[in-house]
Amino acid sequence: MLLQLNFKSGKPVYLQMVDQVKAAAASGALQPGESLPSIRPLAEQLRVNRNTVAKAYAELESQGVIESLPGKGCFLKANGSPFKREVRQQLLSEEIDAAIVQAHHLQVGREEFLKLVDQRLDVFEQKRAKAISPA
Amino acid sequence: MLLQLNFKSGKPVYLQMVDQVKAAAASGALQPGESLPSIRPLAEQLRVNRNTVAKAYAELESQGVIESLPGKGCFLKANGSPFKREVRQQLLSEEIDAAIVQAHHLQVGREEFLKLVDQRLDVFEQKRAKAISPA
Amino acid sequence: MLLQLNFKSGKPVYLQMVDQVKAAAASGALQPGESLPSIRPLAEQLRVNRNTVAKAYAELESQGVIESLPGKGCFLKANGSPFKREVRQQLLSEEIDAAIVQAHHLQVGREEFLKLVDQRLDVFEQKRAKAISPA
Amino acid sequence: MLLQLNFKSGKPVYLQMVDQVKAAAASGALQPGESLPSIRPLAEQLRVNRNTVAKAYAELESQGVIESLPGKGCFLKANGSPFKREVRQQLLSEEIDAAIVQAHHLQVGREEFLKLVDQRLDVFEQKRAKAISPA
DNA sequence: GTGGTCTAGACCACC
DNA sequence: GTGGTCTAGACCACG
Repeated sequence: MLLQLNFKSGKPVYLQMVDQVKAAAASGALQPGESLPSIRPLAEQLRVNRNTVAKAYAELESQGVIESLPGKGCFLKANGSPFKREVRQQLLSEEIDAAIVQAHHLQVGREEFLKLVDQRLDVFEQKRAKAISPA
Repeated sequence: MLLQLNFKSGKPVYLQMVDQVKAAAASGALQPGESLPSIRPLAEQLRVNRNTVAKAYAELESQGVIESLPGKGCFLKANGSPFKREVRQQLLSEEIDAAIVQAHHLQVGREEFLKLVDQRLDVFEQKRAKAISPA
Repeated sequence: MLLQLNFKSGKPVYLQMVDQVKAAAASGALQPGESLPSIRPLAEQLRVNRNTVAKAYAELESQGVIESLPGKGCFLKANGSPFKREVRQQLLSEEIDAAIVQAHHLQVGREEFLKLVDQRLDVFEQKRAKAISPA
Repeated sequence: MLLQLNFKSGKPVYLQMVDQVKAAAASGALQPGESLPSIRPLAEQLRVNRNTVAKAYAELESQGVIESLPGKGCFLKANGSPFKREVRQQLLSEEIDAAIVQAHHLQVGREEFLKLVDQRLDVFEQKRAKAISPA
């Protein structure tokens, strides 16, 4: 788990952490049941206040990504979204729309866009496969 | 100029606007000399305070991306270095990855994801068609 | 919206606030769209730190009970749970179990318990009816 | 002595234990002179640290609810004032109301709610039957 | 040691 | 004025 923060992006630090942990989970770099770095040392390492790390972890817990056991630590949950199908699709559509708008701004056409999506999906699948059997 | 704002991302609205205009400019979607929408109608269309739009434009001017001629409007300045294809794809991949990560946590599989991407692309194409020939 | 805090109960203050707001919404004392007290004045009135109120409101927003519009205020959302049926029943079972255990400790039998549940359901329905048409 | 702990409620575990023992004592579910489970097995059964159980018992002793005879165990002291029926129903109503509020926000209707209550009551009766004649 | 709550006070984005 | 983020530092519950 290597976290990299950008203090000038305007994006809140705690949300940067949330997104990176979620990405690590999605790519298999973090496996279900695995423990996350504990709050205090991580805060020191990132040169950020303890509360900021705690806020990131609280957000992750409320999203059902991790579980925090007081006195023990924080652990990645086996995933399983609790949401209705429609809600899941709506949440996902927001992210997809952001990508489509970016493609439009970057003058990337539909064909090229779909090809790129396919490529990135492959990349993630390969990462996950590798993470499971890291021979 | 298609601008898509996310009021919940934590990223300041005016920065979202700045980044999108810069991306459009760097990729040629906006041409040098082209005029940007004026503040008041744009603020209405985006349902945002005029101050926010003004702040975004001020930031863009201070970064040398646009030029504001008081009384005439804002215009895109000559474009130093348009992005190369690889750079564009890399920037776009970041957005696509965000969507893929979200899909993973929402337990949306590859099939359903691709179907949803197609749907959203259709929605945007319809929007654009409407915008070109509005009633 | 009258909030009453117990600083000695051991239950975190911000959770007491969350529960009371949810109760107010369920009883109709707070109607969808209605605005909640703003953070700073409420903090003063309750003699609690601003951050504590903010944390309560953040929790309510993450539970989908309220919506907070920066610069405008916080508002009660029209309710509609985003969860799957199974998840809803599981979450609800936890609350029901707590009541059943309490009944056991208080030597209240099944018959009397069910009668009491019915009574309380009636009370809430009457409150809601009254709140809608407060002739 | 049936103890049900909620590790996510925010309320300290040892206080949950104290409150449940007090409720059981005040209603007669626990009789004066009756012995409480000893610390080690209880801690195991509840999957809780022995220190936590010890802290709960210490608190109960300091409140005069139980008496600990070192080497012998803990015993319920003579019970000053058992709750009257109205008091019991009022205490119970608080728990029931919490469940009803939760049901409202989870969009669970009266029918489904009552069905779920019945289900959970059955579950607990089965548990108790098992506890009396264990294998 | 772990995570969680609360306070106090600063600064930012937005209306 | 509104809500949101971050810091600094104290205290608590739990293992």
